[in-house]
Amino acid sequence: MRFQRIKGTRDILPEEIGKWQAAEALIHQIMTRFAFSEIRTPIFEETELFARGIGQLTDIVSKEMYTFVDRGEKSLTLRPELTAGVVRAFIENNLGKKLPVNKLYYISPVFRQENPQAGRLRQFHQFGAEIIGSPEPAADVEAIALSIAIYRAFNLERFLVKLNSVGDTVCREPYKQKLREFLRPRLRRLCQSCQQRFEKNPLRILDCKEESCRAETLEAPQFIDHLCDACARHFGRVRELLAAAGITYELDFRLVRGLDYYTRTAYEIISDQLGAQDALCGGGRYDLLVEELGGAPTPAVGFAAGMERLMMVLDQIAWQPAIHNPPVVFLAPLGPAAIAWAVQTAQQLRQQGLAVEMDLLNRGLKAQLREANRQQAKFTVIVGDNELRAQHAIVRDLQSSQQTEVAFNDLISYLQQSSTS
RNA sequence: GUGAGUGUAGCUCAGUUGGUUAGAGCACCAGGUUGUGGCCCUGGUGGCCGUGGGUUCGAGUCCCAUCACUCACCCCA
Repeated sequence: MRFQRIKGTRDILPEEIGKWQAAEALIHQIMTRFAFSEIRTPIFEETELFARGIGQLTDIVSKEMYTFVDRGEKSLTLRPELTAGVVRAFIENNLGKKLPVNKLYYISPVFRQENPQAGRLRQFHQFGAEIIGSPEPAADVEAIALSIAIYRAFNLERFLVKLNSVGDTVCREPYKQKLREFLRPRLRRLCQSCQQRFEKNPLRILDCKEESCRAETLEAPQFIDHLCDACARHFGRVRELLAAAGITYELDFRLVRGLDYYTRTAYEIISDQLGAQDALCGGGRYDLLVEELGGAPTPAVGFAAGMERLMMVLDQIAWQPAIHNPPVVFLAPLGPAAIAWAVQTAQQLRQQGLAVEMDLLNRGLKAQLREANRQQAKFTVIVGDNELRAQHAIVRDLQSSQQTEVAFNDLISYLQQSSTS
């Protein structure tokens, strides 16, 4: 019996971990530049949190969650996204009382039981940010600017920002009615799933991918023309501030966020360098969620982005992270006595902060030097019976092939000085 | 859940109308240097050809089933 990884999961191996670490470091850096603080919430929560937060009717909740019952017979779920958990933590820890605005970010694994394909896994990673406590258009723009700044930091140029407004409780139902009125005479020409969407969720018909449905909805009333006064003012101001920030975008009346909690601003960043799953990042305002989850009414805006999808486009633009940490010193002992010396010396050198590797296979000198070369060590320290007797080591510079005899007593300071020069 | 494609060495892949002991490159190991890496030369280790069944004198090759992976639909980051 050979075990294999669960469908839709991946191992991130040493050969690619440098890329992940570098990407995460850059994300941390940009998040910090925008004055966001990291938050880490549990990987699982009460099932009800997601059901209420994301929406019972969404596919995520109705068929994609990893839900199980623990020994106390409580229903738990591996988080399918992070906003609900962050908002739960915001409420539970009274963060709204500590600060007027909380700016939080995360880079974490999430879980959805979908069929895997390019850019879609069952365990994947999202990074994202939430601004909780500000109703201001400037907050919307800060979230959008942050997500763009991150992609720019990776030297990504080919992406498109799509923007829309999905209104609020005042104007959404009236708009849905207008949309239904427009669609009713065309209903039988729509695809089957759109016919089902008609009553429950007519907005979804707008982003149907069927060519025929798109043709039918081409002239449909657009939400941004039917916003209530408050939403229209908000959207107008968001657009002014985006212009002030020098952010270009495309209005897309078909853009409807998949999760129920969004209000007003909705946006998405897409790339033509991905497969069919072309969304790099999706976000928007969710002024109703905090209250929905039992907190005081609190406006919020944020986004979530797919880490693996970022990695996919980074591969395409050949983004090369600078992270590479070869050992500085490779200890090559020959024989049992020298191995004892090497174990002791490795301790001392590592305590001095040097990255030290030593052979663990009792190999011959030739094999050890090959290994040191493979690992791109700066120095190889060769010690055999001769050197033990003479109380000095042979320090070989792998690049120049120069060898120096260094007395054991001077070895640490010699390597420290040489490795920094 | 649905559809299509692909499963041969650690990796990338050849393998003729079915025909002997299944190959290459890279990687790994050893020798060429009795204690000296990279480059080069020589050699070597490593395969239940995804799994099970069937057809056949004979199956990596044909048929059926099954599993896995990939891509796509749906949905979403």
